[in-house]
Amino acid sequence: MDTGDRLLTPGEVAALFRVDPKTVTRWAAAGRIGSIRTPGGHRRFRESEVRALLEGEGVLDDLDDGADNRPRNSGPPQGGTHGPTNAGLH
Amino acid sequence: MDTGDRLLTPGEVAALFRVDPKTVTRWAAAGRIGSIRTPGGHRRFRESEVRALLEGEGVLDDLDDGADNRPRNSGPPQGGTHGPTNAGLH
DNA sequence: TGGGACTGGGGTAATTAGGGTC
DNA sequence: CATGTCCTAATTACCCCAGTCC
Repeated sequence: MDTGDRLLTPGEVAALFRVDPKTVTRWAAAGRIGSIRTPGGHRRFRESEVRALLEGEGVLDDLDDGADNRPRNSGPPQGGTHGPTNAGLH
Repeated sequence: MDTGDRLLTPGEVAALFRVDPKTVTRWAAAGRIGSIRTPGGHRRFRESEVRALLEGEGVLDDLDDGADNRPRNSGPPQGGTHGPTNAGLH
């Protein structure tokens, strides 16, 4: 499957994360995200990596204290247990 | 269709709920609200989820023209609205 | 070739995260 | 138990300019 050969521009990634394009550049400079440089020096990011970061936060942290009283919703939307939290963005 | 896939900053959510940004962070830390972390560690919230929490999704909501209508419903977070908000729930 | 729009780098202010306490 | 406020450290946002991409 296409893991995402699509390259996104800093502006695209910034819009996805709701941050400033400069911030995305800083992530690349910090090595937090893979970046492909163009001959001119501009950066390009892989959509697969960006999406992994967006959904990768799915910590699903469930400290099963047992005493919790969180009523489980009787309607699991997606069968995916720990699948993508988002059904699909634009 | 802007169901609200936009991401909001803690300050935005705090302003919407009229609470302190710190409180919003606690909600995210408690798992009561979905949160997306940026590579830098900052949190971003989905407007769809925030809006669902604000409107109450039309459940257990009565006509209360009183100015003070603080939803103390800390239980039913998301009833599977449009979907994106179904993170850790146990 | 010319142009518009975006990007990169540096620097500074604002916001956020985390812990501790009331 | 939940919320607001205190602190410090880290991250992010907006300013400038020049260069690059399409």
